[in-house]
Amino acid sequence: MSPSPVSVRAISRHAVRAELARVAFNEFCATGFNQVTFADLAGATGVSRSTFLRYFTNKEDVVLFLFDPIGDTIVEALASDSRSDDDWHALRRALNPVVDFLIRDTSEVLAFLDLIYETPALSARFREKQFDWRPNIVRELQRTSAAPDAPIVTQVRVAAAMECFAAALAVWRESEGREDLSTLIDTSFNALDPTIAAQTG
Amino acid sequence: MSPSPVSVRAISRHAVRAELARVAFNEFCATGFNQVTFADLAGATGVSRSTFLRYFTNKEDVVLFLFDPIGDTIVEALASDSRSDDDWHALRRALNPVVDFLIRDTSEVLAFLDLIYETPALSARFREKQFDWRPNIVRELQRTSAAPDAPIVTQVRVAAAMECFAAALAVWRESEGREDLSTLIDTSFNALDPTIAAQTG
DNA sequence: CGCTATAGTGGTACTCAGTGTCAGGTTTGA
DNA sequence: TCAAACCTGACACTGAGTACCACTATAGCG
Repeated sequence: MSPSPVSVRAISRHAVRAELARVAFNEFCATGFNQVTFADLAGATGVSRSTFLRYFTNKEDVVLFLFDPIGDTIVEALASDSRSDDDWHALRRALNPVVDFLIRDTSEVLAFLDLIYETPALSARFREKQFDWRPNIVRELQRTSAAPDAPIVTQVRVAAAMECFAAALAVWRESEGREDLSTLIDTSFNALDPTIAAQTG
Repeated sequence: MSPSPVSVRAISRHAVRAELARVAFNEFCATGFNQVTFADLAGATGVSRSTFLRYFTNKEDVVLFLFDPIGDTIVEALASDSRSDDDWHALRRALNPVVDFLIRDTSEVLAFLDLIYETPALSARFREKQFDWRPNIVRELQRTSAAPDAPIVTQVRVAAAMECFAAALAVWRESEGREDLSTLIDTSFNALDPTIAAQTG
C-alpha cells in the first residue's frame, strides 16, 4: 500500500522542524539573524549542522516557513467563494482567513514580523514568498471566473491585492497590533477600488 | 576645492564597470549565470577577482546595475509633472521616459531580460530593485500632491503601479518586443483604473 | 616638473552558506 | 523477523562575499 497521507515520519519531521525553528528564533532575536550561523544553531539545538540544514532549505526559511500556509489558504478561500461579484472583492474576501490565521496568536506573529522587518535578508525572502503565491491565486481566479479577463489583467489585480495585504501588514506591525488588520486591509484595497476611488477622483 | 561632480576617476570607474559587465554578460549567456564564478569573470576580463568584486556589490549587480537609473527617472518625471489629475495617471505618465529608455535599444534590453527571467536569482534581485524604487516615488508623490492621502494609500498606489509596469515588461519580453510596451502598460494600468474598470464592474 | 595624497590593483587569507556523499544506526511495514 | 527506506553525523568541497595587505598609478597642486 502506498504511504498514508500523514505518515508517522511526516509527523515527526514536522515536529522536529517546529522545535528547531523555535530554538533558532530565540537565537536570532537574542543575537541577530546575520550573526547566528548554522553551526551556532546546531549547537543550540543539539543537532548536527548537517541535520539542521536538512530541515530547512536556507537560513531565511527557518523563520519564514511559518508563513507558507498563507498562499494555499488564499487559494482555498477563493475556491470556496461564491464569486457573485468581481475579482477585486473576491480577493479581499480571500484574505479574511489569512487575517484569522495571523491574529490567532498576535504577539507571536508580531515578534516574527519584528525580526523579519528589521532584517533585510528576511524581508526580501518574505516578499519572494508572497510573490510565489501569485501564480496559484491567478490560476484559481481564472478557473472560477465566469468570464476570465486577459491573463495580464488578472495578474495585475492579484499583484495589487498582495501588495495591499503587504502594506496593511507593515502598518499593522508598526502599530504593534493596535490597529485592526482587517480595517487596514480594507483601507489599502479601497485605495485602488474601482467604485470608491472613482468618487474622489 | 572639492572634487568636481564628475571627476576623471568617476568617468574611468564608470567605463571600466561597463566593460566588465559587457564581457561578463556574454559569459553568463554562454554558460549560464549560476555556472559562472567570479574567478571565471576575472579570467575572462583580465582583471583580478579582487578588482572585479570591487566594481559590483554582488553577482546579480553585474547584470542589473543597468536598470538602476529607472528609479530616479520615475522620480524626476514626477517632479516635472504638472499634476493636474490624480496619482494614478501621474504614475502612468512617469513611466513614459522609462519606456523610452527601454526601447532605445530593444534587442539589447530583451537579451538582458531573457537572462534575468530565466535565472531565478536575477529575477529575485530585479524585483528587489523595483521594490527599492518605491519609497522615493512615494515621497515625491506626496511632496507634489496638493492634498496628499494617508501614507498607506500612496504606498499602495505606487506598489500597484510598479507591479503594472513589471507585468507589462514580462509580457513585452515574452512577445520578444513585438507588442507595444506602452500599450501593455496602459492595459495593466487600466485593469486597476478607477474610472475605466468601474464601467465593466 | 616633481611631489604627495588618494585611489586603484592583485594577492592572500578568511568566514560561512549551501551541496554532496558516505557509513552506520533506526524505524517502518510486510 | 527481515529488508527497504529513512535519519543522522561526519567530512569534504565549492563559491560568494569580506577584510586586509603592500604595491602601483595618477590626479591635482605648488
